[in-house]
Amino acid sequence: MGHSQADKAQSRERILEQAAEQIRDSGLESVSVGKLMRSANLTHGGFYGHFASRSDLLLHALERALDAGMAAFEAKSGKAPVEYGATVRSYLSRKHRDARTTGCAIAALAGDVARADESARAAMSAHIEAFIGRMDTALGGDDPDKAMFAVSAMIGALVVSRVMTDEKRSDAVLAAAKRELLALQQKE
Amino acid sequence: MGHSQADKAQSRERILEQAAEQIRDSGLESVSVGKLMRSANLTHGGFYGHFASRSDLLLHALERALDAGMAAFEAKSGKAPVEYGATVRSYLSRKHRDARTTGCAIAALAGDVARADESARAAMSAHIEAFIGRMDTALGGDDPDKAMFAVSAMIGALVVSRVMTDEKRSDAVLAAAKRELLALQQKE
DNA sequence: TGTACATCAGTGAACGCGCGTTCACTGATGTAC
DNA sequence: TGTACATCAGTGAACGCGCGTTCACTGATGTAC
Repeated sequence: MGHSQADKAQSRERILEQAAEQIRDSGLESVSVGKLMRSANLTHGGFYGHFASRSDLLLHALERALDAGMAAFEAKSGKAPVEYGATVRSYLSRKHRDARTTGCAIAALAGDVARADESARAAMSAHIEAFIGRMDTALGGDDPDKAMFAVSAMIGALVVSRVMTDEKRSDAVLAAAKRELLALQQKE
Repeated sequence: MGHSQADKAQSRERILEQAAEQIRDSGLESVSVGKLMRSANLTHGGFYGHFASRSDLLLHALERALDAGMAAFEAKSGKAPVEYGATVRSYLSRKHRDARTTGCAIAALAGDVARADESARAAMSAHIEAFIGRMDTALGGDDPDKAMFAVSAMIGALVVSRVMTDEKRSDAVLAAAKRELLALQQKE
């Protein structure tokens, strides 16, 4: 509730961070300006001092969520370059499945973004490409299609596992994908 | 606009069919009772003669969309039992990617349903299991995990391909998944 | 087969509500002298 | 360093709008005799 420039930057951070979590948990369309501002301890009127419109906020929140989801993965493998097996195991873990709010934003929002405007799709595309690039490097870089397949298969398995109501079957989807994708690495 | 019982059944059909298409195109939350009724050539007041509430309609529309998406696939392979290679090629075709409205409802709505209530998740789970079961049969039934992986990888590749803004890269995602999943069949 | 009446599919006005956005205002912050 | 003033972060009332849902009503349908 302060009035300094530093306070404003902090407010914007709080709004963005809240929105980035919320869209991963409940989808792009779940965000309402009033509730979002309340959850950031502000009143709705101030919103337009930070963002041009709701859809402007959504694009920034999407980018934030994509960055955060990716960062969560890098943290897990420390500062070392991405290791293929570790990434697959971590991505397809039950922990990641159950942590939609803080997990990979691609998996959480791909369906929403597929129907969204060009700019949202472009933002997510860039992150998908980055993910593929890193997996390609981890795989030795000799077959980029392999990395592309691994990324889309991981995303699919995570999304499907989050739909399944039977927890054992959900686990099985993750385990099956883990097995096949780890085998992919061994293959010539 | 008729008043007979047959007319009523037809109206319900029109409403459901419209809703099933719309949710695949624009998501579960995109449906508004007023617009939906207008697109079915009715007025909004009559809606509650057909469904208990908006969310009741959404569940029925989801089931309809899941059935329709599945049926579209069976039609393609005629009356013969599902053939693995043909299904993979058809599912991962550019045509399917570009036909969200009439295509597989699992791919179109998995993200939405993952955040929806138990009944929606259960309905989609059943369809995913049926899909896995058919692929398992097509693969010879010796390794159910393979079918489970194939299904989640197909869904992932389709969803990712629908996000990518660069059409060539989107095509490449489909092609890579096609290659790997067809190879999966050959493998011991 | 014809009539009288109950049923009920569909209509459209009305409701309360939450939404995104605007704007006049308040008062702390930051700056010019 | 102290004062006067411009800036601007945040407030909260107000707007028009579309939403889901209700309900009194209309008139065609279907049925009982």
